[in-house]
Amino acid sequence: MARPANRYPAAMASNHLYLVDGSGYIFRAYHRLPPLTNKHNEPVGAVYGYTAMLWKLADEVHKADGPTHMAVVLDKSSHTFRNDLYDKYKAQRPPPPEDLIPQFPMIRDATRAFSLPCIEEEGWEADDLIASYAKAALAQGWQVTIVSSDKDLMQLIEPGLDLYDTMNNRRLGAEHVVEKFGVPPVQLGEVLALMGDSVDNVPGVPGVGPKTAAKLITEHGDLEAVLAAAPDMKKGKLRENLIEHAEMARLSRKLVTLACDVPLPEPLDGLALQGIPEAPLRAFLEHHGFRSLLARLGAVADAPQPAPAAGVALPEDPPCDHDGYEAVTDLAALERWAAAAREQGFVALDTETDGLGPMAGLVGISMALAPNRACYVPLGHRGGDLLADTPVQIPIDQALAVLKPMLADPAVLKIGHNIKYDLSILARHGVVVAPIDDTIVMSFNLDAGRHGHGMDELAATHLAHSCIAFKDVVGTGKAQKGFHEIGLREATRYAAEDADVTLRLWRRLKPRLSPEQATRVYEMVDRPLVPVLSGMERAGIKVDRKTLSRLSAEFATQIAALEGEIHGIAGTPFTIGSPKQLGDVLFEQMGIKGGRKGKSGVYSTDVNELERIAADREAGAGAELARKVLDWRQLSKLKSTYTDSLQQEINAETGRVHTSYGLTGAQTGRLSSNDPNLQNIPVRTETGRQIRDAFVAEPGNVILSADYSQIELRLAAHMADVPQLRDAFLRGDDIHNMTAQELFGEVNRDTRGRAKTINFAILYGISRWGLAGRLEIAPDEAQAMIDRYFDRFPGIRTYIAETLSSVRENGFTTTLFGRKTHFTRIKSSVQHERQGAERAAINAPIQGTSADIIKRAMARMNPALAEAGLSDVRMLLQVHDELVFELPESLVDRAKPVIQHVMATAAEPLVKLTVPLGVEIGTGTSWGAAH
DNA sequence: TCAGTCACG
DNA sequence: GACGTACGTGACTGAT
Repeated sequence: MARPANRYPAAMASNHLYLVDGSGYIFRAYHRLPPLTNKHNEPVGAVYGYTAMLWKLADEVHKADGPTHMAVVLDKSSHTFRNDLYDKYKAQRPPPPEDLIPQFPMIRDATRAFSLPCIEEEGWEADDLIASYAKAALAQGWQVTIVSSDKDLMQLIEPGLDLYDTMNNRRLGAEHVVEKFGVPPVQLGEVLALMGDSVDNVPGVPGVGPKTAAKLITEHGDLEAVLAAAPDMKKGKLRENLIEHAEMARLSRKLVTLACDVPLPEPLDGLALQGIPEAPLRAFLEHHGFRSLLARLGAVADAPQPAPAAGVALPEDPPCDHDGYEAVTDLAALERWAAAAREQGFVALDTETDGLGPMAGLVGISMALAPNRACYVPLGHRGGDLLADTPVQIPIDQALAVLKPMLADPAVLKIGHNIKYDLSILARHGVVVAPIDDTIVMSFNLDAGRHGHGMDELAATHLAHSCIAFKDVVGTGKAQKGFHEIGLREATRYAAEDADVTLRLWRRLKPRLSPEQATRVYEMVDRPLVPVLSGMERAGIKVDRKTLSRLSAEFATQIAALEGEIHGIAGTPFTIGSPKQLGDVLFEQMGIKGGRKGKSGVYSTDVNELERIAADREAGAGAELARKVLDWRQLSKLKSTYTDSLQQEINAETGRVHTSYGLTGAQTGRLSSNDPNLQNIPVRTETGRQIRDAFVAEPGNVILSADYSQIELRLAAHMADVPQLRDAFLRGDDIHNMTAQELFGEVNRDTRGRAKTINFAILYGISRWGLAGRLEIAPDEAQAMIDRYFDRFPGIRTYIAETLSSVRENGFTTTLFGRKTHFTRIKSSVQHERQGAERAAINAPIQGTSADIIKRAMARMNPALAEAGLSDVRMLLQVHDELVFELPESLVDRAKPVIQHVMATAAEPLVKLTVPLGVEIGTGTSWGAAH
C-alpha cells in the first residue's frame, strides 16, 4: 500500500512500533465475520479474521516505514483501577457470546504462531498498556502505530503516532478525530467525558451527545471550564444537567483517561521483530484449515478435503492497493479503459448512486480489469467545498456515450455484484448492459444456506479481505452524506475497490459452478432473470394515493374509538401496542388464567392467545378486551404498514411504487421484495383487501393477475409420486376434498378443512405436536392421522425419508432444476436445531422447485409476448405463485392465452412433470378487482 | 438492536 | 420432557 513518504513529520525515526489492540479486534472480527468452524468443529470466525489481520501486518514489514517492533496487547483481568473509582464501570456488559469464549485462547495461539510478544497485565486494561508503551516509544523518538479503531485510543494521536484500522484499511490521524468528534485528539478526553458511554457505563452528562460535547469543549476548552461556565448559561435542560451531574462528569473524565505510566512488562527493545519461523505458523494454519492463508505461505493446495467455501486455489492475489486506483476525469483516459475492456472481453463494474433503490440517481461508475487494475469515473459529484479535490468531471452524456458500445457489446462480459441494481440505474440513462455475470447470484447458487452473499462477507470469506465500509465513507445518522458529496480521492478508494473485489470474487466463484453442479440453475434459471427483474422494478406499479389516504383516515377513526373502549375496560390507559403492558393488564390486573411467558419473561399476547381469551367464557371483560385488541391490532397494522407507509413510497417522478427484488434473500430460491415489500399486501380479510384496490392500472389499461393453482401440492404429488393426488390433479378435482375422502371416508366442511391443514402440514415437514396444535386435537390423535396419511400416500413417507437421508449425507437438498440449499444444522447436536433443519429440508425442494418454475416463466415471458406482438404488456410484480401485469384493455383477450401457456409450460423441456400446472387468470381496473 | 407481532405465499 | 414443535419472507412497534 503506497503511502505518501512525508506522512510523518519525524520521518527520520528509524524504529516503528506497532501496538495491536488484540481484545478490541477480536470482538469486531467476531461480529463482522461469518460464524466459521474449522474441521474440529471449533468456532474460529474471529480467529480467522485475527490471523488474516496479523498476516497483513507482517506484510508491512517490507515497506518503507513498516514496523520494526510489534506487540499484541490484550485485556487480562476484569478488575482495574476504574472499578475502584466507579463500581458500575463496565458492570452491565453482557458476557461474551458463547462461541467467542473458546476463541480467546486461540488468539494467543495465533499470536505465538507469528512469534509476536503478547502483553497482558493484571490490573490494567489493554488501552492503558498501549498508552504506556506508546508514550515510552515516542519519548525515544520512535514512530508508533496503534492497530485499533477504538475511540478511547484516539486520544493518543499526535505527530508520530497514528491509528491503523485494518478492517477498513484506513490510517486514522488527527483529521479523522476532528471530523468525527469536532475536536483535536488532545481535547478528545474532555468530549468523551461529557458524552459518556453506555456500553462501558461511563455516565457522562445526560442529554449531552457528541455534538453538544464538541460544541461545549470548543467553546470553553476543557471539562472544568465547561462546568464552571454552566451557571451562566441560558436556562434550560442543558444548564441544569451540567450543574446537577458535574461530579459524574468529573468521574467520567477520570474513567476515560488512559494510564500512561504503567510499568512495562517487557522492555521496548524486547518487542523487536525477529522474523516469522515458518513451521509453527504452518502448523497453526493447518490445524484450523485456513487454506487461503496456507496458499500464501506457498503451500500446495493438497489438503485432503477442500474446505467447503474456500474457493479454488488461485495464485496469490496482491492485497487491494486503494491508492493505486485511477480516478478517470478525462475522455481520453475513459476511452483507454473502454478499449481495454473490449480487448480483454470481460470487465467488473459497479455504479455509485445518491440513494437506494432502482430509481436512485447515477453518481459514478467503477471498473476493474484485473486485481488492482481498477478505476472510478465520477459523473454526478456535486456540492460545496467538500469537493475541493474533485477536478472537472467528464460530462455524464459524453462519458456514457463512450461506455455505451462496450456495455452493450455481446463480446464483453460485464460482471457485477448484484448487477441488477447497476442495470436499473444505467437503463434509466438509456444504456443497455449485456451480457452479464453476477457474483451475488453465483454465490447464492453455490452456497445458499452456508453464509450470506453480501460483498463484504464474501470478501472476508473468500479473499481474507475487509472491504472499506460504506458507513465509514458516508457516515451515519443525520450527518450521513450522499455519495455525490464524497471527495474524489475517497470515492475512488471505495468505489474502485468494489469493482476490484467483484472481479476477484468472480475469479474464485465462476470456476466452481460447473464442478459443483450449479451451472444449470445459474444459466437456466437465475441469471436470465436478472434483467427481467430490473425491468419490473423500473416499471413499478401505479398506486392511488387518494384511496390510501381515505383508508388511513377511516382506520384512524376506528383505532381511536377502540383505544377508548380498551382503556375503559382495562380501567387504566396503557400502550396497547406494547405486548409487555398488554400482558400485564390481561394476566396480572385482570387475572386471566393460562398466561404463558416466553423466555424474556413477557406474557404471550399473539393472535392465538388473544383468540383463546376472546372465546373463554370465564375471562369476563377480558374476552371483550381481547376481541377489541385484536381489531385494534389489525387496523394499526394495516394503517402503519400499508395505508400510511405506502403513500411515502410513491415515486414523485413516476407516480408509481418501485420495489426491489432480492434474488438471494430466501434460502429456498424464492424471491423476496423490499423497500417496500409488495409480496405481503393484505388479501385474506375484507378490510385488508381494500388496500389492493389502491393498486391500479393507468387509464385505458387493466391489471391482470395470473396465479398457479396449488403449485406446491402438485409438485409434491409429482416429486413424491402419489398416484391418487396426481390423478386428482389430472382430473381437475378439488384436492382437499379428495384428501378428505381418502382420510376420513366422507367429505364435508369439517373434514375438508382438516384435510387442507394436513396437506399443508406435509409440505412443511410435519410433527404430531404441530398438527395437534393446528387441529386442536391430542398429539396421539394427530399421530394417528399422520400415520393414516402415510399409509394412504406411501410415496410421501418415502419422499421424506429419502430427502432426509440425502441431506444428512450431502449437507444440501436439491430442486428438480438442481438448485442446492445447504443445511448446516442438519447434524446439530442440539435437538431442536436439528429438527428445525429437517423440517426446512423437507420443504425446500418443493418450495424451491416452485420458485424455479415461476422464475423460468418470468424469463420467457417478455420474448413470448413480443413474439405475439404484445410488447405493450408489462410484467409488474411477482408474488411467489402469482404474476401481475398491466396492459391495454384491448389486448386482454390475446394476452391471456400467451401468459397462461408460458406459465403452464415453464418447467419444460428441462423437467417433464407428471402433473399439469394449473394457471388462473383474472383482470380488473385494480389489483383488488383482478382477483 | 432485539423481541414480538403480523402481513403475504 | 423440552422445543412457545409447519416452511419461507419483510416491516413496524416498543423497549433496551
